[in-house]
Amino acid sequence: MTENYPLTIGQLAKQAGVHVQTLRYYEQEGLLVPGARTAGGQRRYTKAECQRLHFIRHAREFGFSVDQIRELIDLAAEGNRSCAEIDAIARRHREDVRRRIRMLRELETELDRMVGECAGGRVTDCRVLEVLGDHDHCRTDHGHGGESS
Amino acid sequence: MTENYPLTIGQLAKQAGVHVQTLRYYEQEGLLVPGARTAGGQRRYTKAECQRLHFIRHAREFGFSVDQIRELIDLAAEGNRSCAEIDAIARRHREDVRRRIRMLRELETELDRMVGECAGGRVTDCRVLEVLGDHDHCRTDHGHGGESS
DNA sequence: CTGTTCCCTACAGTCGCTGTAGGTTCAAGC
DNA sequence: GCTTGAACCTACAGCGACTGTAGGGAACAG
Repeated sequence: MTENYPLTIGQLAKQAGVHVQTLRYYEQEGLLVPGARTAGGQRRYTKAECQRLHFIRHAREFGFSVDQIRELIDLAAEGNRSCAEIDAIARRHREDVRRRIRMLRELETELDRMVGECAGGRVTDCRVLEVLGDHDHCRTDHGHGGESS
Repeated sequence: MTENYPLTIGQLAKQAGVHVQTLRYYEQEGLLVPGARTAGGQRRYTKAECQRLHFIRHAREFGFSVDQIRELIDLAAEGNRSCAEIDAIARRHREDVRRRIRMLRELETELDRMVGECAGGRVTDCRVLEVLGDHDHCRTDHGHGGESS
């Protein structure tokens, strides 16, 4: 943080390790609107705005959606309230992460069985295709109303 | 499977538990093109086409992409070859699943610490916001070039 | 022949960016 | 002051795997 403020969009992008277009996208989504522009219309970011970007990026790395982050920012702005809602968002998100882990684990188990039993013969006898073609091969009830993503 | 063939798109969709539009999408992507249409232009699906749909759905539940599935179908069509390529696709996919599990586990750990330490006070003291605002709070080096999705 | 239900094509929207086209502004060097 | 080149601007299309909508045609029962 040896930068001198305000920063241009390119400087901020570089500092935060994101693309310039990402910053314009965050602005469009209402997450990070620079308070000032030059006479010619170019964006200039203050230190506070840079800190907000770090918050946003960090929350994204935690897997929070842009909508959730907007909500967190709005709640944070009313600093005097109980943080119960913020806690609730984080807990819901954790449940979501846990659910995804569970499904991926089941998937991994099935893929292990599938790959392990492929003897490397001809395609017509391929275990992988066989398993994919018939749900009865599966032990766990992955999917049939599942997640993806 | 007490249906009488050929099936209309709606009957097939219902049987397979997918939307009618999804079938049209699979056709557009070259995964499942019905061999016949009525004089009026409506799609009719044979039993073999229904079985292919089950293969496709099952592969999707395993997290294979539409591109990967097209590749699997193409390889399966040349039934006489070695199934090494099919095995390779499955193994690569398994690696991908494992990588995603690892990242989600790290995320879960951080969310646990975050949520666990929120005392339920005022927003200005909220542990969740604090952690999100400062990467130094994290033990694991999740992200900073991470996965998402 | 009418009515209802299903089907058709074509296109826009989802999410979180990324990439492109075509034009403008800024800062540095002369 | 003038020129150059990099960085900036807006607006829009594309990704993946669907989902939803609009406006119309086909199939079938009564």
